[in-house]
Amino acid sequence: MSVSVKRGRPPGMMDVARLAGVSHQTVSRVLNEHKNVSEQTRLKVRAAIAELGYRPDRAARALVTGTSQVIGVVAQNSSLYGPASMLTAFEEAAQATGFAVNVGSVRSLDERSITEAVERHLDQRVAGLVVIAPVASAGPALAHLPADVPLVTIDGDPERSSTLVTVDQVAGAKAATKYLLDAGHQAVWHISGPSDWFDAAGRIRGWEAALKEAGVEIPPLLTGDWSAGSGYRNGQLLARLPDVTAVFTANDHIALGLLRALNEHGRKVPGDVSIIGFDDVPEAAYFTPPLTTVRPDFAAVAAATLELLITQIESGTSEIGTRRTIAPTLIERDSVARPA
Amino acid sequence: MSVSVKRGRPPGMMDVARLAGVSHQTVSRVLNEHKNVSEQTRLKVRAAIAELGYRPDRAARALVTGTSQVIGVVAQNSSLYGPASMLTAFEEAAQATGFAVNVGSVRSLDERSITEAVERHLDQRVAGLVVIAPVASAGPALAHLPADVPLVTIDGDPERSSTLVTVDQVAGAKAATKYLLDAGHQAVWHISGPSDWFDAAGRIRGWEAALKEAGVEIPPLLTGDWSAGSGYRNGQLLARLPDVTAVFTANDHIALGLLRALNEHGRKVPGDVSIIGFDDVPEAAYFTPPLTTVRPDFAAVAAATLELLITQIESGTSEIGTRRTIAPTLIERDSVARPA
DNA sequence: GACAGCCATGTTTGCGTTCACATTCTGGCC
DNA sequence: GGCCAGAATGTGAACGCAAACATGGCTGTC
Repeated sequence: MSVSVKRGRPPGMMDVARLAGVSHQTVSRVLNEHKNVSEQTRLKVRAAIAELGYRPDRAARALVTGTSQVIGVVAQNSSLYGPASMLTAFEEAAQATGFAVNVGSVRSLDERSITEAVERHLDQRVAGLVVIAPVASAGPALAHLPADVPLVTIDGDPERSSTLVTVDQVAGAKAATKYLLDAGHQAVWHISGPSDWFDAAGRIRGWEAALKEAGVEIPPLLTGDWSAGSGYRNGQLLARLPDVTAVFTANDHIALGLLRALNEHGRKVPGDVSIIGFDDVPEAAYFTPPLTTVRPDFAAVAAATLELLITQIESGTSEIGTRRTIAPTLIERDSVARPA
Repeated sequence: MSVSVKRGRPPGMMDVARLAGVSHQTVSRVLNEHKNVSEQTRLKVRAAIAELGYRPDRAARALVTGTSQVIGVVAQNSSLYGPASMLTAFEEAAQATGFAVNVGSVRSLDERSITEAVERHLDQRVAGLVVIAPVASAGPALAHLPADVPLVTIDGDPERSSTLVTVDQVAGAKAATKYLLDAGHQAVWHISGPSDWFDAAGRIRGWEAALKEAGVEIPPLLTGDWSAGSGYRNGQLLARLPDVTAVFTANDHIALGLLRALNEHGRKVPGDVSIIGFDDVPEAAYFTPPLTTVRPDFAAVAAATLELLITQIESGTSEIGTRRTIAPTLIERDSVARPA
């Protein structure tokens, strides 16, 4: 019943070897599942490991191999739903494959901050690096990284030649816009995200493309900043234009603010105005009315990212230029109706 | 102008020492800012470091010192606003003090999962551990941790004897309830979070305490699960009771669902029913109507946690029993009115 | 002028692991 | 019976760093 309090250094390979009556090298072989170890000694070593409660020291292994089982992630320290979900999805995926995740939050995604964060990670001898870089300012920093470290960018610059995984913003926005057009709306307005975000730019392009394909004139673009506040402010404007009957917002929170503005001006949703958002935040189903929106598959992005990264880690080469695009899904709810 | 591509092992102390014409130990002394190094050699070494682009190898340092500059965080892999905000706040705080943060997400906070996550961290020789453990099920796991590793729990069991930092749920809930009573409401209802969460339990206690102090009878407790959906479902019920004029919800998303239920039943907020939420999610200011709510100070919690943890790390002892409670703030918006 | 004391620096050792190489043992074949 | 292949195991070094100990030079004191 007595639990011995561990004092001093934990047991090392040598201790295990001594107890099992073998050399430390044999212990190492058992640990790394080398062949050419007899079943008998394997069992002896396993028993000794269990008895001592031995756990291999990753630091020592990292020292000699020059690498670790840790993946460094650089992400902006924001509580924006998209990036935050991306991060947790990736953590979960990485853990399932036995990699630890080291998060280097960064206050803003400018070159200096990213470079610093990356260098902190390199100090730790990370095996690979993931940068969640949804804004243009991150570009220069990524261009100057050492080429020999495995790196995958999420939501980065589609024009850059790095390994990249993205949500297909254009397709999502197009689907949303088309959905509104198909419902019979003559025009679809758009409140966008900040223009330096690739996500925002992609959603704008998809919106424009859908309108163009339908031969519909493109209304003036309204610019938001992902926040509900920006949806509200732009909504004040839209609410006064009686010919506005359909709006695609760059995310759900903008839609929420828009909803409030329309409500204050007595315009009904979806009776007078139809709305589609983007992200499918968990509470979107409980907006008033429940919001039709576009849902990105964060888990799929995370899985693809990890797969590409592990390929690079194992091959030792950084296969620059690989792309992976994940298509989002339109979620139908009650914020869209046929115009009167 | 030529940038040499780094190949093979990066430069080590030896390389720096050779270039500076000193011994590697002197380099070490400069790095660790030891005294007894002449200004002259200090400069020489610094120059050599800069020229080679030398960066100390943390793995090697960890090996020899037996510890690292990494803090392990165990957190549930959820996108719930509270825990997620807590996590990012802590990451930011830790980074400011030069600690790296290793996140061990965990799917659920049962004993097994936590123990596993903790052991993964211990493998990495983390300097300290933070567990964000807002649910009762985490208790047993925390009780069986090795006592010699610095550990701080956030939002853990108030009854346990570990070092603990919490938001003062009781005070926040009390303030909200009192605010509604002071506005003239005869009764205040509550839609709670899941009963196994300490946060939820604390908010229930605060609500009850405020009612008791005011000599008001305590209405039946409605139980939610933090989600907007649970707010909506409970709202269906409340909306049909004409004497319900004030509701305190355990978080903002529950309030959002409640808002929709009330709206569907034609009950105006705040005209017919007043509501106060908890969390102050960024979009709460743009609910319809803007939500009066209670804002926990995540940054303060993170700072307190880090401070306690660093104290333990530096002293080597785990000063069990220290507590820190952070008071939240009531944010007044438009979802509360005097009853008719 | 000898000796203590301090300062700046160098030398050695070892952290726990893997890798490259060495050694021993086993069995099959002529 | 001798020899060789290959399997099983062992030995020694190296990884990059910090701590303990060792050295040499300078200053001040009597």
